[in-house]
Amino acid sequence: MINNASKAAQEELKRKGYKLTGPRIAIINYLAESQEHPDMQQIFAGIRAEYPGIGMATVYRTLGLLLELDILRAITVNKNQLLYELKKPDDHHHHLVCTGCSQIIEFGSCSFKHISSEIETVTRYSIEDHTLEAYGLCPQCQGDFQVERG
Amino acid sequence: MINNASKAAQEELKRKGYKLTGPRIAIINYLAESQEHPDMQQIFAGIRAEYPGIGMATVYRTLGLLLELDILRAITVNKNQLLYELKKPDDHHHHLVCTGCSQIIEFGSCSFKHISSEIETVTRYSIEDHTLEAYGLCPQCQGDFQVERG
DNA sequence: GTGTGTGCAAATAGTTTGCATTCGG
DNA sequence: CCGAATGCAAACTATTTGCACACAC
Repeated sequence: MINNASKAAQEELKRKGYKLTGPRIAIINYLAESQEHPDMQQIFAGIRAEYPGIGMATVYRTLGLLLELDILRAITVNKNQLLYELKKPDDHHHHLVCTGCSQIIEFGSCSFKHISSEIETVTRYSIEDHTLEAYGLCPQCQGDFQVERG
Repeated sequence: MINNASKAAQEELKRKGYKLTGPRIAIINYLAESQEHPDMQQIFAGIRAEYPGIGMATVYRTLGLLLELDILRAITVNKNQLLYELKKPDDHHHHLVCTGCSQIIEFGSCSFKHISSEIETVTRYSIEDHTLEAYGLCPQCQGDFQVERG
């Protein structure tokens, strides 16, 4: 059960009629414990540590299921890297990716809602969602960069 | 030479010491003429029409080169679809993707600069860049949706 | 018990690389 | 000419699928 996020995800799975199997619990626990934003390889490796018999196909299928059920969110950084995070209720945040060490932190400020209606008026689209990722150097890498230059 | 965007890209290649070959010109012309935001498959298919002998590897290598030289921009939509567009000078825009028909239009309003310094203060990151994509229904698909519901 | 879920391996898709040949400058 | 660029095929990586078996309910 590990923590609240894990518990909520497991209950949601069950509520929607899916079986709570060993592999699924292991995957959900891994995601719930993970403080970073792991990619597929990290998830697979991390789960293997606790559940050695698991196969890649199961991880792919389970992540796909969790995404479909809106339990999991996928974000894309650096054009082609897919990362995952369990959804939390009412948590609208975006990601700030360090271009030096790839560390990712979350930020809550999002000004998109301020211009959303303007864009709707101009374009006549009805906007449902958006993604926003920012890139820059973290404090540590700013320091390293100073050192490199001497 | 086709148009200004093509001309500018070709000159930039030459200026940086790369050869202006048939395949490269065909790829640049295709990108410069393209009004939509094509993906790799569309680019390859489109160029084959004009330059039948071209190989996939050349397209991959050329797109990689143009990205590296900052002549081309890649955007990611729907988590895992990579689309390309030639860069134009001083053109800061983002993309609005129709969740019905996948049509993409550009919008110029971007409120990120308003919160950028706030995020820098809070996080101590130095922000260099950002991506923003919005999703919603285009006017046409909003109509179709009404019809479907009767 | 029953049918969903799993692991494995094979199939598929997407991208990169090695190398002989071609071609732009 | 000469070296960079190309086309082809093979290699490599990532993801999906088919199927016999296992396990949650």
